Amino acid sequence: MSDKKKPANQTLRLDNQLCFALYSTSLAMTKMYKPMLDANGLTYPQYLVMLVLWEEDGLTVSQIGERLFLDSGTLTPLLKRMESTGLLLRLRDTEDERRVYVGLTAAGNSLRRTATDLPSCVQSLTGCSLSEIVSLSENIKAFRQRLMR
Amino acid sequence: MSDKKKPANQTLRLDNQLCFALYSTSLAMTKMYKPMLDANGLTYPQYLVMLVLWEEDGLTVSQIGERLFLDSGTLTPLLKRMESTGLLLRLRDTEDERRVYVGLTAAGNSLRRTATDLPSCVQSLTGCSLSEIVSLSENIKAFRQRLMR
DNA sequence: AACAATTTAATTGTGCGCAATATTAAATTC
DNA sequence: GAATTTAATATTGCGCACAATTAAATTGTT
Repeated sequence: MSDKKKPANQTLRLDNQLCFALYSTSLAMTKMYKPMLDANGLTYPQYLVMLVLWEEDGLTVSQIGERLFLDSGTLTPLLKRMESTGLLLRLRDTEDERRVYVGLTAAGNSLRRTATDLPSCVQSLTGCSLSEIVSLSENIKAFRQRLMR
Repeated sequence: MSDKKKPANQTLRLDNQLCFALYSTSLAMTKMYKPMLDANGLTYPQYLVMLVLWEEDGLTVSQIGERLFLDSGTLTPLLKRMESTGLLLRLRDTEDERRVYVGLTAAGNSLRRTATDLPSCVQSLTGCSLSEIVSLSENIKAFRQRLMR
C-alpha cells in the first residue's frame, strides 16, 4: 500500500479555483463586517438593502433586486424582517397594486450617519490602501460583467 | 418639493463597496456553475468538498473545514446529504471516537473524471484568458489573507 | 368588452452559513 | 484514578439564496 496521492490535477486543485477565491473571500468579508453590523442591528444583506435605499429611497422590491442581483424570494422575507425592526415601510402602490414600494423610516435614515464610518473601518482592519481596494474592486466588477452576459 | 437626491456620499455608494463586488460576483459565479453541477448531482458547496477530497481522501470533518473555512454546523448536514446520495462515507475513528473520517466512494471518485472539464467550461463561458483568471484569483486570495489575520 | 399575455410580488421548499449550545471522548491535572 | 479541562463533532435555530409555483393586476389584442 503506497501512500498514493492522486496525480495533482492542477485544473481541479481547490486553490486554483477563482470561484473558491471569490466564495471564501466574500464569506470572510461578511465575517469582518459582522460585529460592526451587529452593533447597528443589521445583517449583511440587510446592510446592502440600506445602501441601496440610502442612495435612492422609495424603490419597489424588484428595483432593489435589480441593484443587488437578488430576487423576491430572497428580498420579501428580508424586507419584512427589516420592516418589523422599524427600519423601513412596505407600501403597496395604489396605482398598480402589484408593486410594493419600500421606504425608509426616520430610524432607517438616521442609521446612515452611524454607518458612514463603516467602510473606513474595514479599510483599516485590512491594512489595504484605498487604491488597492479600488483596483481590486474594479477588477472583480469587470469580471462580474462578463459573467452576467 | 425639490427632487432631492441624498448628497452622494461616495464612501457609502453600493458600487464602491469591495464587499458587494465580492458578494455579488461570488453569487454570479455560483449561478454560472449551477447547470453544470446539477448535471453531476452536486450543489456548489458540495462541489468544493469534492475538490478537497479529490486532492486528499480520508480527511476528518474539521480538516475539510480548515480547507474550506467552514465549520461543522455547515459541513455536518452537507456531508450527511452527500453520504445519502452515495458520494462518500462518514466513518467514526475507532482510536479517537470524536473524529469522523470522510472517504469517497467509487461513485465519488469516478465523478472526478466528468468534473475535470468544468473549470475550462467556466473559462470559455467568461471569455477570460487563463492569465487574467489566475491574476484575479491571486489578488483576491492575497486580500483574503489580510482579512483572516 | 373579452381574453390572452405580461408583469410583479408572494409563497413554498431545499440547502447552505454560522452562532450558540450540547454531547461525547480524550487528555491533563491534581 | 477521579475530576477538570480540552478537543471534535453534532444539534438547534435563524437568516439568507434561489428555483418553482401561485396569485393578482395591468396591458395588449382582437
